[in-house]
Amino acid sequence: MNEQLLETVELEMAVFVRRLTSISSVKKLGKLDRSAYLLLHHLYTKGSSGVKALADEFTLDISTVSRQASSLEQKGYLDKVSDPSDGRAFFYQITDFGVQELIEYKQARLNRFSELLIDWSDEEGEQFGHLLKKFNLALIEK
Amino acid sequence: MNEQLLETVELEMAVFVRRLTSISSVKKLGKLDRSAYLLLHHLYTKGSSGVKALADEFTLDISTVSRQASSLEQKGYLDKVSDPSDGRAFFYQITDFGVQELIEYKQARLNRFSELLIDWSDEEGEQFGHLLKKFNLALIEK
DNA sequence: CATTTTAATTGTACCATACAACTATTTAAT
DNA sequence: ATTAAATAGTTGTATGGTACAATTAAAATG
Repeated sequence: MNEQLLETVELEMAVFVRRLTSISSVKKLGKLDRSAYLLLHHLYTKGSSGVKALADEFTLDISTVSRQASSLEQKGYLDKVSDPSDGRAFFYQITDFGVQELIEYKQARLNRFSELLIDWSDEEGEQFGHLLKKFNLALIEK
Repeated sequence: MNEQLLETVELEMAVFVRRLTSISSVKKLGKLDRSAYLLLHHLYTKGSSGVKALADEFTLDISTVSRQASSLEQKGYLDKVSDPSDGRAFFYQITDFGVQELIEYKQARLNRFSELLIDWSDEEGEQFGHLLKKFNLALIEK
């Protein structure tokens, strides 16, 4: 990729993160925040797991995930169950209430995105999804 | 854009922000951080300005920019000069040292991105830059 | 057993941001 | 010209998101 393109991507990405960071603290879409959303989403689609596994999956520090999960448990979105085969370990399991909030929040996000992307073609959407995915993967691997 | 594509973009974007947030706090590319980079970049390419104008430009709260600028002044990257035509106002101006650090940091970012995007075609790079730009614009407007 | 590794939590610290209260000025209104 | 309103900026406080280091308790290793 040539230098000019690289510079554009590099700069726009910094702007992008700033805007999304800013948005998430001001225009809350519902009761959840981004980290909660991703955590619940994972537990919902991939099943229960402990903070170690979640931290590995997300490439976050265990302490970060531990706090996030514990906060979600506090709010009734998660149940914390002991791992019968390991006295140190726990599973976090999404509750019915958690599922309900997850779905509601996801819908709010989709609504917001469909406003933002209202004039985007299917082709652009497809490209953007693909490129984001590819970039996210590169971030893990490299 | 159809629902399926929307969902992909929506989810990948959440992941994307998480990863980039995480990276910036762990693998520092140099002496600057993202907010400093964008601030210096703006002052360098668009010339001196006050915190109000910067905050408007960036769609951030004035207090946020005020603190960022003051921290950069502290480090010698910016000079704070009084606006002769308005006793309340100031201009922040990038110093030679600031320019030097900006350029160095930008180069480190470019190096990092070129690693990440090493196997990307020009076409993909062009698309990604374009789509990020378009999305960033939508975030301001909508 | 004794040691080391592992899962999780908690204390502390940093970046990024916003809102609210405040000061000092400038501008507008009467 | 005086008063009232708007504006530029700072500072206090709060929240989200993250990491690193120290600690606890249990498990695995030897």
